[in-house]
Amino acid sequence: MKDQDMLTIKEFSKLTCIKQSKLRHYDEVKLFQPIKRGENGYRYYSAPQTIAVNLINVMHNVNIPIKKISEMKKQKSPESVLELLHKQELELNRELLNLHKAYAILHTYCSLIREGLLVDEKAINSRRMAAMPIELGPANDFSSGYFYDSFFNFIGQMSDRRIDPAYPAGGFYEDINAFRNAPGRPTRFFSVVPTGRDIREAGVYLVGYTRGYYGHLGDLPQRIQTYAKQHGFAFIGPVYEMYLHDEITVDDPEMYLIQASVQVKKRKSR
Amino acid sequence: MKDQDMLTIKEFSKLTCIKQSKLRHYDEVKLFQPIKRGENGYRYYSAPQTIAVNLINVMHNVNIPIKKISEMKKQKSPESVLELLHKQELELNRELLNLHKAYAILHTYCSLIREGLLVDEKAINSRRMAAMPIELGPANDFSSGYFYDSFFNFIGQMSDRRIDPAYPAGGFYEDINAFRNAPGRPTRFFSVVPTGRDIREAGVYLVGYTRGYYGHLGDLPQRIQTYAKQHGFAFIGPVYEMYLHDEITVDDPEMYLIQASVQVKKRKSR
DNA sequence: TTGCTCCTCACGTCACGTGAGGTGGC
DNA sequence: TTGCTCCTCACGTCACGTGAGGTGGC
Repeated sequence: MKDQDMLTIKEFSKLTCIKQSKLRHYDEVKLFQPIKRGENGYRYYSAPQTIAVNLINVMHNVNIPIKKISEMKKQKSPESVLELLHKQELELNRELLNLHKAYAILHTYCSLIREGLLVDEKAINSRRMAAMPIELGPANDFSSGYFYDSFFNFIGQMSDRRIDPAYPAGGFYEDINAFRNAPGRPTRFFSVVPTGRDIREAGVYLVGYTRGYYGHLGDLPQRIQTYAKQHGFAFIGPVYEMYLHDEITVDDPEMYLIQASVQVKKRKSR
Repeated sequence: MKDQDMLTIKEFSKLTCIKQSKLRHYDEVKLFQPIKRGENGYRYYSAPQTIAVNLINVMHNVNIPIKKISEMKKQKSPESVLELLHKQELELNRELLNLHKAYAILHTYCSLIREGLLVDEKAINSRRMAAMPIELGPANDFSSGYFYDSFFNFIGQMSDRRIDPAYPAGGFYEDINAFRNAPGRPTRFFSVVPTGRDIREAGVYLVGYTRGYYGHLGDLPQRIQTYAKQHGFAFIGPVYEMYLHDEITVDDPEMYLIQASVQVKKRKSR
C-alpha cells in the first residue's frame, strides 16, 4: 500500500530531474537512500528529500566524488559541511579559471583557422591589423644544430610563466633582415595568449602567406620584400610568423598555411 | 637506436605534462599516436607533435569525448575542425554558466550555514539586514490537506522559470498575522537565488530562531510578538522563514535551525 | 650485474546505462 | 488479461590507473 506522503521512484525522479538509474545507484552506494522500502522492495521517497537530493546532485555535478559527499553525510555537522562546501567553492573557482582558459584557447584557434579560410594565399597585401596580445619567449640559440632545443626551451619557459602550452605558438623575427636571412629560425618564439605581457602593435601590416611544413617558408620573404619595394613601403619592427592551418586542420604537412606579417609605413615619395 | 629528433614516452610526457598511461591510452584508441615504433616496440614521438597533443588534451579536458576528437582527426579539414571547435566554444559557454550557477548555490548554502553558526538562538534581536534577492513562488493553497502539493507546485513553477531547485527555499508570509495564524503554512514559498526577480528589502528586522522540523515553528511567532511589544516595534510587511541548518547539516530532524525575520519600525513614543 | 626505461597484458575503478527476466497492483 | 511500474542481477562502457612479469641498452 502506498502512503499518501510517499513518492515512487518515478515521481521522485520526475520532481528532481534525476534519472531513476542514478537514484538506484545513489541508493546502492548509500549516498542517498529512500526513507522506506515497501514489502515488495519498492523504494519510497518523501517530499522533503527533494531538498537534500538536489544539493547532493549539484555537488556531484561539479565533480565532487561520491565518497566525499558520503563522508559529509556521515560526519554531519554544520561545521564540517561548511568546511567541505567552502573548499568546494574554492575548487570550483579554480575550475572556472581553467574553463575560461580552455575557452580562450579554443577561441584563439577558431580565429586563426577562420582567418586562414578567408585568405588569398597567393597575394601579398597591406592592411590595418588590430593589436594582438602575445607572450614572447627567450631569445633562441640554434647553435646546438638541433632546432627543437630552442623550441623546448621556449615551452619550458612558458610553463614556468604558467602559460598553457596549448595556446598557438608563432615565430618572432626581430626585423626584416632576421626574417630574410634565416626564415624558419625566428629570433624568439611567442604564444598567442590573451593574457600575454607583450603585444603585436596595431598598425598597417604587409601580410603574406605560404604553404609548407613548420619553418618552410619558401619564397615568402622575397615576395614580401619585392611587394614592399614595388609599392613603396618601408618596414618597421619585427616580423611575425604564424600557422593558421597546421597538423590540427590539414593532413598533408606540406600544406600547412603560414602567415607572415610585418608593420610598414609609406616611403616618402621624392 | 634512438633518433636525435625523437622523444621517448618519458620525455614527451614530461614536455606535455600528460601522463604516460594517458599517452598509451591515446595510442591504443588511436586518438593520438607516436610517429614511430622502435623494433623493440618503443614509442617515439616527434617534437612538433607536442603542438597537436596539447590541443587534443585541452579538448579532452573540457569533456569532448575521445570519439568526437578522433572523428575530427579523420575528417581533417579546416572547415570541419572549425565547426567542431566552434560548437565546443558554445558548449563551453553553457558549461561555464552551469558552473557559475553551482557556485552560487554552494555559496548561498555556505552563507546560511555560517550565519546559523553565529546565532544566539534563544534571543530575539533587531538589526539591519542587507537586501536579499529572492524569487517568490505562486500563492499556496493548502485546501487539499496535503502540504506538499503546494510545495511541489512551487518546485514546478521554479523549474518553469529555469530556476534550479537546488537553491535553498524558504517560506513567505504576507504579514505578521499570516505568520501568527498559520506558522508553517506560508502564503508562498521562495527561492534564495541571486538572479531572483523579488527582494527581501534592506532595513531593520526583528530576527528570531527556533529549532524544529520543517514547518514546526514552536512558540517563535509569540516570542517575536512579545519582543516587539516590549521594545516598541511595529511590524512592516512580510515575514520570511528560512532554514539555516537542515537535513544537509543536522542529523536530528527536531534540531533544524529556523530563522524568521520581519521588518519593523520604532513605534512613536507618546 | 645494477638501474633505469620501456613494453604488454590483465584486471581494477568509477558512475552509471542498458537490457533481461520476473513481480505486483488496477 | 493488458499495461504499467517496479525490482534485481549481470554485464557493458568510458578513460584511464595500477601492478605483474618481462625486455633491452649503458
